[in-house]
Amino acid sequence: MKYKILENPNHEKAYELVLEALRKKATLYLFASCKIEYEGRALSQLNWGERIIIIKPDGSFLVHQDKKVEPVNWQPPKSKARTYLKNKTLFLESHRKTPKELLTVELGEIHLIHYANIEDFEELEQAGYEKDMGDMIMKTPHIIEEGFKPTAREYSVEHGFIDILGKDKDNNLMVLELKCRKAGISAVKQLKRYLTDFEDSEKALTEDVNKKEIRGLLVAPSIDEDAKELMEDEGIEFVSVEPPKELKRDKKVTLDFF
Amino acid sequence: MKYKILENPNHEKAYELVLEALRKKATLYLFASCKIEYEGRALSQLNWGERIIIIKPDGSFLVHQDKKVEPVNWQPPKSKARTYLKNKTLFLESHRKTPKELLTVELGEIHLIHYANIEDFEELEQAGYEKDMGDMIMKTPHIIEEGFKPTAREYSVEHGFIDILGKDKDNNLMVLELKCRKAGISAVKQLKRYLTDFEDSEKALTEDVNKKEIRGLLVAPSIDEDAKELMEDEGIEFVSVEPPKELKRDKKVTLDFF
DNA sequence: AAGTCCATCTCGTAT
DNA sequence: ATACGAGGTGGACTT
Repeated sequence: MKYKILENPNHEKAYELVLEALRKKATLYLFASCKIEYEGRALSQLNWGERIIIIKPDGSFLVHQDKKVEPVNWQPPKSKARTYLKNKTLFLESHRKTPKELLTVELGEIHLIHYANIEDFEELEQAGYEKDMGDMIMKTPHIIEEGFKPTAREYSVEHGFIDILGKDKDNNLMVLELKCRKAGISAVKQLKRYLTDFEDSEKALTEDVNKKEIRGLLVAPSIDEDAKELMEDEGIEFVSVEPPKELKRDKKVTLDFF
Repeated sequence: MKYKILENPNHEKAYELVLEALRKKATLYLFASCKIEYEGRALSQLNWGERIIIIKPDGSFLVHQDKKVEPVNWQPPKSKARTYLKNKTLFLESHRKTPKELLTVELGEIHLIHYANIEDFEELEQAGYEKDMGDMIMKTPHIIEEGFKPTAREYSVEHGFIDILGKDKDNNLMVLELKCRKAGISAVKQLKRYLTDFEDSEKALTEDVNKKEIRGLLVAPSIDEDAKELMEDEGIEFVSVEPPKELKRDKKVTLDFF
């Protein structure tokens, strides 16, 4: 059986179905009036109102009001859900350790319960990330400039990691900071810190006075006006690069599934 | 009528119900096989699989897989949802401008559609935030140390805001950085930046050589081991304070609602 | 509208 | 288990 539905069940009937859903590791959906308490990383309570409750087989527990993208209360994956009747009232509970958290839902009028073993074997494919931008630059370094040769990625310095390290055609060192969206002042500051870190470590390694210049490049699709000013003051260069917005595999639409 | 349900509808019937739900500004729930494309701040596609789709009256649009707390695809509040049939296939779409984003859901087998006008007039009451911690310290400053007098809150400096500024019993300036959870290395760095900013601005204001010491205090329930080391190197002090975990109003449980 | 910062951030990944 | 950083962060608040 694909799924089960109960409309306007009493709490005893609802209890049975919830128990069944949890045992079967199904995804459970309730539309009901409820009252919620949470104690753990913070502390909260939510008085009676109608909400959507979802318990997923991985332990994720969501309570949604009729507003916002974020759940009003939730528990993360691997939380343990249980249900019980107390004085003929149905409760849902979800707890986890490390950190210790407990979510308690007291149910009122239950309009709809529904559970199903969801069949979904697909994962989201996406593009446009900083990583994709890095991949692209490593593969086609000339988009930065003619003669650019990347030498390292995620190069560790004191305050973090330099996204890409490389050399220009004159063998000057280049420190690249990538942003997949409009770069702000913080990106410039970050790059400046990395440059300082890198210069310091270079100094420690080579006392060679005859050393090459170190160029700082901010690589992003665009840049804030004030970030631009700061950048120019700091002698940092800007290269406009759009993050690659192609999906790795352009999968065919297959309707075989249903 | 509180809600409407359709089980295993064909796409034409489903289309009518979805249209009705959107027109009535109801909360819509679908359990169905679908294929999803998103283009906007990033680009993504998700091939055929069964998912839970929720469209809220505020325009929020959620697609949940059977894992994770986060939706696999979504649109924020104020997005505009529409539905249409193309070649007898049902589509759901949600778009918004600034930034331009479009989410397109192509439906396959629809197991369940359900909509309702949710009645919920409650808001989450919570405690345990950084703000509550600040409130507590402003009200009972002695929990920091004997003789501590807060003088300003959210004091603006170059790189941000100092959470609480004050003076100790010897009139030395104190810069407090609050964290409502375990403080990491980033909190120490942040406080260090604020201290530098503050010292610079003080220097600019008063060339008085005879000026008082400036103490940096990290205030948090606990601290990472490496953050502690960095803190000691930087001459920053640590004060352990638990965020207050009491709710403002301890509302009575009222079962009047149902 | 754009910027800033907090969050029960979540989630991935490396240690 | 913990630490660290990215995110279509979301969401509240300020400018």
